[in-house]
Amino acid sequence: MAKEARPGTGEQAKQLALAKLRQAILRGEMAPAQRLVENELAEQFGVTRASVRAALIDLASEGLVERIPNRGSRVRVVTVEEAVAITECRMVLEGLCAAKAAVEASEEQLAQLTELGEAMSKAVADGEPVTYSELNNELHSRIQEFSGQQVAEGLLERLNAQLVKHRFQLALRPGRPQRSLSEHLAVIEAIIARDPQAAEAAVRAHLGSVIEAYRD
Amino acid sequence: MAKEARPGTGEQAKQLALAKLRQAILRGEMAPAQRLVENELAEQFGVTRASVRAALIDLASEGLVERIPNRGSRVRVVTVEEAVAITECRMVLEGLCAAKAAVEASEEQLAQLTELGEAMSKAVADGEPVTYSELNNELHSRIQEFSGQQVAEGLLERLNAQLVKHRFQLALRPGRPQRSLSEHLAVIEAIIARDPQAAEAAVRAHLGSVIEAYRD
DNA sequence: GTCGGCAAAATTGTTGACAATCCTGTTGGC
DNA sequence: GCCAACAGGATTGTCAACAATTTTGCCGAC
Repeated sequence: MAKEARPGTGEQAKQLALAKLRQAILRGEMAPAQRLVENELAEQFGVTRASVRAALIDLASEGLVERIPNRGSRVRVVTVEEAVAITECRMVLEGLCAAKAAVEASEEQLAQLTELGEAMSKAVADGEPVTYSELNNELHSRIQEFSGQQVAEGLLERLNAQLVKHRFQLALRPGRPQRSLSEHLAVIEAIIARDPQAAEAAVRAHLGSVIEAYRD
Repeated sequence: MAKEARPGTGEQAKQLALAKLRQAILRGEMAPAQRLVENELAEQFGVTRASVRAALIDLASEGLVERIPNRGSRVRVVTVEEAVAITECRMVLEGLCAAKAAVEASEEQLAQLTELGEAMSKAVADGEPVTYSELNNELHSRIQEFSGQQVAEGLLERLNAQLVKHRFQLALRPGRPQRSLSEHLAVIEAIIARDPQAAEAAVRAHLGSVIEAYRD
């Protein structure tokens, strides 16, 4: 699943359409619940309708768009309840990754985590929520990578794609980075200490607080 | 050749192809790593190639088939390592569901679980591994359903589809049902006791033993 | 004035044909 | 005899046109 989506290389028409559409949706250029008419998209992206169609099927299985038979496609809106449910799944899956990472990661990789933690602290101290948000994503990705759990990684990639909007909004909330930071540092610390149970607990605590934040 | 239009059904061709293909793969009618040629499938199922194509894209995102650009589709073979990784994900996700079910389930639903547990005990006592395996699936499904966690349910559905073969093999292993049974009963007991932490721990213990069993 | 049905427009689903790509077996040169 | 280039066949990717379905605007009946 999740064939590589590299917008840079010259790929097939369908994959190009897929990349463009995904990018447009993730950037929020498509209004929530906006109708996605195959003909319009085909003209807009300079590909044929069949390619757009295939791309839409792919995106539907990723949960980014909703397809109703004979009635067309729309960008899927993620309600707050869904965001909470998704984050609950993230909670356990990232917990698994963190626990495995605490056991599997190399010393070099642990050093990378330490570095990331320092960069995040600096971003918060400097009051740069966007940079912090990016480092945040980076940290989560790295933990997944270091865990070697590719199945969980794939599932999380899909889940996160549905949350981009909510996550971004959350990062801009005043006071949120400070709290988030300390939770993240706790995760890093537990992994470096090679304590899988503590790492899992720390991740859960963190995402638990994210869930609380969503519920406003 | 006998492309009967089936006037009564009116089902969509793609979804029909998808259902047939999935069924064929799940039943093991397709040899492992067998090449899936779009033309052959189209003729075999009495639909057009485009429909088969769409179905294959869907199945690829479900992880049942593997699609290589310009080179076709094959049924994906799940190695033992992958089966373990998948089960690790099931472990945490079903743990989440069990914990939520322990809180959310109605009294009536708890009664259903009790019933299921008794049926499973009987199946083991009667030495009917197939019946037991079916009840086993039923139990897992019910717990997911009772949890109300639709996101996790969707993820698990996808993961389980990839494991059907391994799960079935496991069920037929001598001595396995006995051990499995006691673990399942522990899960049921914890949920009925409305103890989410114990329920999660019991599910994890169970799937942990499944992982051990896979590693032979 | 409102409701039910009807026809036209818009949109998706499907089809068959065409082009691009990849694998295979063969041939020619060294 | 072995390796590289080359045709041949097979398979996927793409395209434009056609059919089926749904939605929408409209008209007439009550």
